[in-house]
Amino acid sequence: MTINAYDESMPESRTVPARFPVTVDVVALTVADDAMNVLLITRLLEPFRGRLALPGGFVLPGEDLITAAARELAEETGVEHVPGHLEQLGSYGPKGRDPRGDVLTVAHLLLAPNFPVLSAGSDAKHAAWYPVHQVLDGGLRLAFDHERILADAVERAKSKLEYSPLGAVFCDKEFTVAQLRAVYEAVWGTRLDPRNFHRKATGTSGFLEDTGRVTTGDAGRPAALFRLAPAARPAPGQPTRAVLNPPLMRPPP
Amino acid sequence: MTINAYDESMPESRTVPARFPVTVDVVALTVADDAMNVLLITRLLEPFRGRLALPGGFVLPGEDLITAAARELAEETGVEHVPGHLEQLGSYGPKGRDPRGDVLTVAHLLLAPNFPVLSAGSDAKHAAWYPVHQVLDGGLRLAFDHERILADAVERAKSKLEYSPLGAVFCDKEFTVAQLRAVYEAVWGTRLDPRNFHRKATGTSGFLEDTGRVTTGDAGRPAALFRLAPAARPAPGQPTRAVLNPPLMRPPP
DNA sequence: GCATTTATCGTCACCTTGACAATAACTCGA
DNA sequence: TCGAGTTATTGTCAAGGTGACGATAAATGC
Repeated sequence: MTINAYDESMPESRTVPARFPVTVDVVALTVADDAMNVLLITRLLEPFRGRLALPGGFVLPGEDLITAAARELAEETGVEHVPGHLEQLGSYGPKGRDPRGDVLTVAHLLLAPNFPVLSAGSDAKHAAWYPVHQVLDGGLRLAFDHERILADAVERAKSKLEYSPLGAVFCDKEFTVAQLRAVYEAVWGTRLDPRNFHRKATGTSGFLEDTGRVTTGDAGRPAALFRLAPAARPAPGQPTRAVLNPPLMRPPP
Repeated sequence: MTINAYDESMPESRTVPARFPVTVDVVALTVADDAMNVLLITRLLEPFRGRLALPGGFVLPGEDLITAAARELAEETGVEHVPGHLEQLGSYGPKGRDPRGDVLTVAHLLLAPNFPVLSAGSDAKHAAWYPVHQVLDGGLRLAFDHERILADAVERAKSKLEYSPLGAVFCDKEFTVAQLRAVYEAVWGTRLDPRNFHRKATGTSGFLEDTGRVTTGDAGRPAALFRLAPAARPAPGQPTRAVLNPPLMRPPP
């Protein structure tokens, strides 16, 4: 295929279409220590040498966006399988993002339980978890427009918790209602009434599935262990339905 | 800037990054004749010559995505100013979308009142409104992966109505509650109780603003004219907050 | 044991919602 | 001019959801 093929056949353009480097970035969010954390790498080269940045890299020819995002995540963190829910967040650029020129990036959002990342030295990258608030408060500065992308990702994560059962993907396969509540409290930065949360979480049909087992060893009464119900489990790449909340203006059933 | 600049400075890649043609597509939706309509053009050249397609075109160097979408919309429909709410929908590709090779497209969603489009012959394109259901039912086939993009856009539009005040952008600047209700009924494909809808729409603070004026000349009792309240008015390019609905699991105020 | 901690169940007042009656205010045709 | 028809708007009421919070259950740790 030659570039001129576009010139001759595209009614939208009489000129050779511009081509852009396209990258994918992954905003991997997890909940640890009662706070939302994001996975960042340290840049070793210019531009933004020494600055923290989102993991990501160039899309290869013949590759899909989600595939590229999963590949870059694997390459830079060492995780073979996507450890949670991966979805497209949005695209940024191509203008004014990279001092070297126009680069379009397609940001992705990964919601996952805390997973181990490549320790410094095992690769050229230093990947580690950082509290999100340190970045949003301005204490940590990121490369490129990654602060804005992170801010958008956090907003998306917050509303995902309102409108979808995806809060559970921050938890392990089996979890207690209190652990799930801790996720909501960390992401939203608020406290929730344990009794009302319990009523809502267990009372929402199609959300939680009781495993019949309970926790042991912790202080206090043992808690029932739940898992995400099949209906609420996110299909890979698919949009997540809002199982949780009856919105205001709503189409009748 | 040379291509080799990436080779030397990007830790993510030791090779020359691939470059892709990047297009923007616009899914312009409107409500007319109690149905959702989409703006389509007829392709005059291969591939997909004679097939209907979403308006769109290549992103230019130094151009932002939203800017490109607005420009392509203007070029192919003749509208100078964006006639409604334009936001990014999502990106598709670059693999397997175009028989000529990898092309990444960033789809955009325009929600707007019915606006006049370029009549056939005034340009190389024939732009016209088509009922969305004709496409989704398979009666009309679109070029590339535009049917999938349209389906995603319709889904997005439906949930926008649930979670945001954007239903009003389908109406004129001043509108009646019944006109607004007709939008909801058309987008959702259902009937809504006029009395309950009226209560909800007028009772939601920060949504509608009474102009003090009423309709005249129509059959039946004159209806009060409203406009979208300033708080609910969409900021250009900004994400729309959910003013309308109290979701299930919700952060306390 | 007993205090402490955490989980879970209940209660109650208030609000929202859906179904639907009733009234208001216009147009239109006889 | 006078209904008849049509559309808009205000109410009413029962059912269900929600927030605040009391009470109980069942473990741990001393």
